[in-house]
Amino acid sequence: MHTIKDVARLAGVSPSTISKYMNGGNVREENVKAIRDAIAALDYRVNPFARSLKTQRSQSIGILLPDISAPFFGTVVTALDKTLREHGYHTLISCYSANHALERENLRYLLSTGVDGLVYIPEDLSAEEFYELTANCSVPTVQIDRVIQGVAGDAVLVNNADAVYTATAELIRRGHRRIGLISGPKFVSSAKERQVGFLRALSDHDILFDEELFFSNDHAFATGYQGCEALLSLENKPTAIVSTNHDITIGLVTAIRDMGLRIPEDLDVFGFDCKDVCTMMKPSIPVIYQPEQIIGQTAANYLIERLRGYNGQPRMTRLECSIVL
Amino acid sequence: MHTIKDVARLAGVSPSTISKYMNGGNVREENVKAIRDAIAALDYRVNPFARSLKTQRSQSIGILLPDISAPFFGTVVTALDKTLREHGYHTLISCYSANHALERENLRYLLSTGVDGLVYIPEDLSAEEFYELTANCSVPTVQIDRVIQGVAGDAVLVNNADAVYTATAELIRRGHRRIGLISGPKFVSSAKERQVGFLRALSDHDILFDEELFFSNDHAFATGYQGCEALLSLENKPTAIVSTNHDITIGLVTAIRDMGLRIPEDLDVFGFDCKDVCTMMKPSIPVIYQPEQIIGQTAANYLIERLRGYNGQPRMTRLECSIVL
DNA sequence: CTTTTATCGCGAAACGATTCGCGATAAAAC
DNA sequence: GTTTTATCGCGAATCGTTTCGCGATAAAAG
Repeated sequence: MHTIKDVARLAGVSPSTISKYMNGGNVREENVKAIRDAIAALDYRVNPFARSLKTQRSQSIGILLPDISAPFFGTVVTALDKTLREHGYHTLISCYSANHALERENLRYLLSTGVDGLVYIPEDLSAEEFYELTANCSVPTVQIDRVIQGVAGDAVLVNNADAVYTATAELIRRGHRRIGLISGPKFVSSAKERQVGFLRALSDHDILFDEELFFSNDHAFATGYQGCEALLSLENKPTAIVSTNHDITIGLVTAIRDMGLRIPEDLDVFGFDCKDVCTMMKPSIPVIYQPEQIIGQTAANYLIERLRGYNGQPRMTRLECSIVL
Repeated sequence: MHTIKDVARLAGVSPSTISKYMNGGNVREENVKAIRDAIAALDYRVNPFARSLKTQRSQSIGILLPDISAPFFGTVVTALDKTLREHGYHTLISCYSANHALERENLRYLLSTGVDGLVYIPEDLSAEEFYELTANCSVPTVQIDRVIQGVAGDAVLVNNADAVYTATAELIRRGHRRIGLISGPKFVSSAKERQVGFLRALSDHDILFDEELFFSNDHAFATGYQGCEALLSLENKPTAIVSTNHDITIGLVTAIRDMGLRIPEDLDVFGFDCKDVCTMMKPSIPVIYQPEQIIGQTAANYLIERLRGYNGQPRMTRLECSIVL
């Protein structure tokens, strides 16, 4: 491997001139040619470590999220990656597998690698912990999908409450009065908002909320499956169920099929996040669909503006979900 | 931000002692205490750039793949990330969106960031190009899911041919004689192998292969959808279709449903990669399922051994897929 | 032809860790 | 009490860039 000095020697100029050339500075035409030749001859590439040591920048963005294998996150990350890359940043992804200890550890680790910015999908971290961990790093952060209560920073969210409100209202319009909800963890802000939309729809239509019809656990397949079993073993069963994420929806539908029930005749369902699968069904299952790409793009743009020096108030976007009937 | 010198001054020892302490060397008990206190007092963290400059290691592994939003890749990457992290490495993910120019560019970029190793799911790169790009980096590489013809290196693959053979044979057992195949790009090694298994099953059962029944395009939903339309618009339609990846399967099933046909009465189907969705269907769709987690773990372990200095012949694992009926 | 102005190259000093060999100290052996 | 042995700390050099101010050269202005 060759260094900038080797190139300088071969090109007959000083190392600083090479550096200037590499970073887009003004260099005399004849030198440009000599430098270009020397670089090609030696197959020189800048040493990223040395550069970062001097500049204290890594041109990389950390993405901390629960689980990259969830299609929703996968698509968001793809969009993030694409947009960031277009601006010369690359992404460093860290999954904490919805494990709360790992969430802290990976955050610490990500920050310790010297990322220039952070995109964060939090699950179980308090504002104090967040500030403690990010103290003396001053890494601009954008929260996505959910937020930590009390953290002031840019955020890109969706209008969860309205989306679930619309879904629930649609089920009510179809004549349902006993509607179940299967939801993610209560301490996750997006899950909470989805619950709020559900409750508001019920009360707006003068339906009394029955605590029994609310099933909450983690964001997994099993939650959908077991939630379905639990709700249908009630004395006073629901006639429809609203799901609030991808895996829960798949689990829910699987349970229904395993019980030999038909959708929507025996039990009506509203899906979430799995548009392709829901529209594949016959008859198709109505579904709430988040603008995954736009979420990623918006977050990336927020971050890029901060990295360019924008220093205004925290901004928050709430994007609308679409409902596919 | 504080440096190692600040800590040294405060603890009353030399910077080299601090370095020793940080890296697990032997340090006298009384100094350990002083150093620990000093680090805590200053909230000192090592500067990753300076460390990497000196050691020429980044403790990070690049993952280059077509698309992180595909559930198969998502799960593989999750397993990779987990295993690598347990060994002190973190992952740097780069998607090239099945775009061939981007594949080269991102490979170049990933290498330029100084990753210590590479996990690569290639699509359209020749061995010459690969060697040219990786020359003078000497980055250990593990290929996953597919390989570039002519690249000698560790690889973790599945037994694609046998899996599709078994699936096709099962359809033949069910009485089908005209069976279609919808496949990814012909130049991708895994797609090729799947095709080989398909053809072998046909010939082993004395069924003449009809070129018309073979539809190949990219690995997308639309390929499954359009492939289905194309095959079913043939004069001599197939009575069953084998799919060869997740999105193609979803597209295929969607097309079938949109045409108002029933599975398996009107058209039998064999799915790929989407176990949850296929088993959710009623009646369930048989499906080929790859050991995603094990793929990730195996690849990570290969890489870790190389990074520890193992320098033997390239190794290749072929894992068996399971068939869920 | 001289003066002003702009352009660029140069050298040296960072950036913040790790490494290496030497020397000092303390414990163990005799 | 002296020698041997092991343990650890120290200082200086090094990794390969970028940056900054000064000086040199060339072009433009008078």
